[in-house]
Amino acid sequence: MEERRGLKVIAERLNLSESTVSRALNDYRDISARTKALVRDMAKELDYEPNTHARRLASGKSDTIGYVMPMQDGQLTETFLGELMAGMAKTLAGCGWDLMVLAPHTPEDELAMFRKIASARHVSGLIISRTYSNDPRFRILQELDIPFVAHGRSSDSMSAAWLDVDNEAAFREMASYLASLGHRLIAHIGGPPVYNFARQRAEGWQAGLQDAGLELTAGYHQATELSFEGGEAAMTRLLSLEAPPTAVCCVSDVVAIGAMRAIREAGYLPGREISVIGYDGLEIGALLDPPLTTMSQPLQSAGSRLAEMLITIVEGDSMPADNQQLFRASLVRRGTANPPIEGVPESRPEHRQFINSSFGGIES
Amino acid sequence: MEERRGLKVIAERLNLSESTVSRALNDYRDISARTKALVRDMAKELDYEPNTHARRLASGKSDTIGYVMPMQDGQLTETFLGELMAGMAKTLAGCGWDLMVLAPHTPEDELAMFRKIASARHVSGLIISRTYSNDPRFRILQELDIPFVAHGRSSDSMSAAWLDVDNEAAFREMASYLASLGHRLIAHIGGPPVYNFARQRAEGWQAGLQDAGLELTAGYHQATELSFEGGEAAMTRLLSLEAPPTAVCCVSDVVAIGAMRAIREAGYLPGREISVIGYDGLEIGALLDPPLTTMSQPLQSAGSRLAEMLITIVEGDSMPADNQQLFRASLVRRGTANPPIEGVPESRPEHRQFINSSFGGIES
DNA sequence: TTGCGTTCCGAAAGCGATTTCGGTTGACGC
DNA sequence: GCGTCAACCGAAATCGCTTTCGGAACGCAA
Repeated sequence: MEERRGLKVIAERLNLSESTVSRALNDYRDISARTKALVRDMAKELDYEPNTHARRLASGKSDTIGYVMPMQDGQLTETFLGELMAGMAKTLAGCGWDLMVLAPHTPEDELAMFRKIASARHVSGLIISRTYSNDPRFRILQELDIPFVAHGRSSDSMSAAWLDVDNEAAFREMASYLASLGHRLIAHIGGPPVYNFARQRAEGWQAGLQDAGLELTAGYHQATELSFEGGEAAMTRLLSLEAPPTAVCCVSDVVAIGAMRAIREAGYLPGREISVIGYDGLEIGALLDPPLTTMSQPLQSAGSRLAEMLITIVEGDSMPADNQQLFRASLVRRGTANPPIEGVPESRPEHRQFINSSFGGIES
Repeated sequence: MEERRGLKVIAERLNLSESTVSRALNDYRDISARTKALVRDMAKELDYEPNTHARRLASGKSDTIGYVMPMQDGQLTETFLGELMAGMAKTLAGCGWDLMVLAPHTPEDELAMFRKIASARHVSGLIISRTYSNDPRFRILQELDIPFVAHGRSSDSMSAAWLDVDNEAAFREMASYLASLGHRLIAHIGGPPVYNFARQRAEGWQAGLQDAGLELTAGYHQATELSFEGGEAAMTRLLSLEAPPTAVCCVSDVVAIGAMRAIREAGYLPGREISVIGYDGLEIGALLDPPLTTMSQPLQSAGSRLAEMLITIVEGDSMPADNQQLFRASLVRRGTANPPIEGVPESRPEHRQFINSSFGGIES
């Protein structure tokens, strides 16, 4: 009387065998159209949902992929995780797949997770992010034979699948843009070179300088932590140079905001005496005074695409051709990138007064 | 020769039955200590990992909980999702549980997900967040008999499990603090009252006023969107009042930053002529000029606790006693809350000049 | 009628664990 | 020497679905 669950019920009701019902629901071709319709209707009527575990056990597939959160050294300032994961989860759900979150504490912990997945196979693919310049995970995952796609490249990523923003192009554009505004003293506050994107962005910046026929000035590349404090300290160092820059390309918005602070404290006005461009497109940058010019990258769509790529890799047995994709970041012109002001950086005023009004509109 | 996987291998090697091995690994008491040791050693030697799906199918448990992401109306500014989820994932992993992410587009979509979970049962519990004042999900989930714990309360949450920040106490403290600094004209920029936390925070603000013996001034409660623009617009409205406030309690940091902008544009200096306090403890607030005073709430630990609560609910059959928990937010004193300046708000200067130096240290 | 192909469905063998239910031992008391 | 009771372990049934394999039924040409 109370045999609720299962494929069995719907089989009995229709006087069919379980196997027929299963194949009907999975749209096998050796089931007649009439039977299929019958089965589907009955399934709907009974609110049938297949038991996920049974299905996965029998089929050997897990229909689940995992997202490896970047390990946070301290707190995690990653504002974008939410959006990225939302993008992934949505497209995955569209295909009936699940998204699982992995948050390792340490590299060892991460390795243990990988191993477990490799043997338990309850997750059929991984998405990793925050790739390092030399990222052992590429090798490890390949050795463990775990399908994955990386959000970001690495020196070891030639033969792997990845999706990345064209960091180099972005920073090249950034530097070129500043040069086109008339700047000739353009510095770069970069991130820790262990991160691959930090390296790429620095290279992009250099390329941009070359395009504009500018020389590399000693001390114009300051590497620092990806934090406010890091940006502040790096900018302070730049300001103490003999010829301080009139413009700075920052590896991230957070760093840029730190730099702006340092600029203020030194008595200059960011965006006027010294232009600043950030990277990430953080909403909050628009609210600063002056609002931070930045490069924004697509996030939801990146997450979505990452998921798609991984699914095709997991499903297909051979690596697809388009397994390496480059997204473009786009310049968001706000208030901190303007033509240089003649001679001002030399004057170095100790205490300056100015109207603290919005600078929106200065930029063309 | 190549029978790799499974409990079977280790059973054969040890000349034991599969069932014994299983029970040994699961620490059943009817297995001798010696056998257990043997089995464990062999398991380790073979790098044995039980097949998750088989285990879950047989045991009927799923060892997985789902986190329902807040639906984003437009973009999701939720900076905290990452931290919250990291907190959850870590404690779950500690117990061998998995965290799955659900990102519904619409309420209907969300309902469909709930239904599916209710019948497929491949997720044994849910964590929901961003609760509404009248949140139908409490009823729905109870009807569907899905164990869950909410991050935030609701009018329907009496009989449910939840973890929330004491919004009322936080805003009461906020208002009291401003009053203790000497403010008597304290306004509130609140969020959409559909969100339960918005309502609670407004009530807390009122309570704080009462504590200080202050009256409710008409128009001092402005509800708005949870965005920069919302905060800006609301503050503009407050400034156009006959007696504009000298201090504002904002429902969130983002709103507070918008308000600061409006204050600036009106020619005042936030934190000097008009004090502002936000809520969330966003890192970036510290980098503003002046740095935003705020209330910060614990996130990683909240996520961790949420996970713990849900596990005990899922495991135990009866609702535990401590299934409703209140965390406290704590005041982070930075630069935007200071004693009022005599008579200044009346003067309304159109263009003012001032030193744009940091205000750190003004606050006691 | 025989033979050969389709078309459609049922029986049954897994998938890899968990868990119930007995059945052997050995010790121990009388 | 025998009954009893622990202490341990094995056999076998599930869990709910997938998938292979083969068989029945039917149509059609020879």
